[in-house]
Amino acid sequence: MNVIQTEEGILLQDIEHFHPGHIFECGQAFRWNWDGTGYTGVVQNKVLRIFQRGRHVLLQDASLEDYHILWKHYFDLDKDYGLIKKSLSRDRILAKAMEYGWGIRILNQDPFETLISFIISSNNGIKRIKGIIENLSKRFGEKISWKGREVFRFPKAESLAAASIEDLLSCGCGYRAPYVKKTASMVADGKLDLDRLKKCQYEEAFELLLTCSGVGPKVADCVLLFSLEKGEAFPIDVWIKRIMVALYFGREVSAKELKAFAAERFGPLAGIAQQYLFYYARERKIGQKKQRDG
DNA sequence: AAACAGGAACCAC
DNA sequence: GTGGTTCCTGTT
Repeated sequence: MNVIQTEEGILLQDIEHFHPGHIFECGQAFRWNWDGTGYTGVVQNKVLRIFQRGRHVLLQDASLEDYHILWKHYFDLDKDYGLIKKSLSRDRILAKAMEYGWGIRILNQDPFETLISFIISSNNGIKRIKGIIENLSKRFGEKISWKGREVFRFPKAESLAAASIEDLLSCGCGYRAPYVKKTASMVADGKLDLDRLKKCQYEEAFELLLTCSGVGPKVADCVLLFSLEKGEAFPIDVWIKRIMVALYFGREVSAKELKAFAAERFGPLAGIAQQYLFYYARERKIGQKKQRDG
């Protein structure tokens, strides 16, 4: 891959293992929206439009400086996905899954945003999750002017900690409103140091995350995988459970058994394996109760 | 319009 | 530590 600056922005020339659609539609991020030609997203204080251009990817209007201090890490461009795929392709099922979702990457997102987003995700579908996060950002996040439009950052911990339950309810949080407020307070008060979790081992970070209100095993694993660089995290929700039952087990299994299976079979690559399987199964409609039209 | 989808809290045991 | 029930709201 070559990184070159053009009049349009940063062009990632001949980039491999990268496809915006795969990256943003596998359930790891909630603030990227498809508009027919590209995706637009809000990350920290930046708004980015990203396009696939044949073998290249364009980060529209991005500067070289932003690429180096933000996007490179955000899109996990230091990691060798060729190597990851080579290792995982010994598993025949994953080999197929990786053919489908060849452009998936695990994003390195902001830990606080990821924590709150996945608390909201519990007992919710992606569409509604996105709506709630947008509402929270509009109400409690800082405004960014972008191309004459108003866009809002994801709120700071302090802002959500100070929010009233009533306001959180009006954003659509439902019964998760107190979870959001309590967990935001823990972060704002320094009782939970998210930066420190990055340096912790998986197990310790997992246990610490479970002390947050609204955070159980699934949410903790999502935060660990999508924002704290813990590749061994294997989030188990109803979807991945159905998929694994359909593709690997052929019988009902407990979450505990699934987690052990993933750890043994995929080890430190369990998280990325999960993403490939999730995307593949959703595209192929494997393991779903009802078949939807596409 | 009643039923359903979706993780974690909470309370029994 | 396991099992059953409840939480909220948009969709069908």
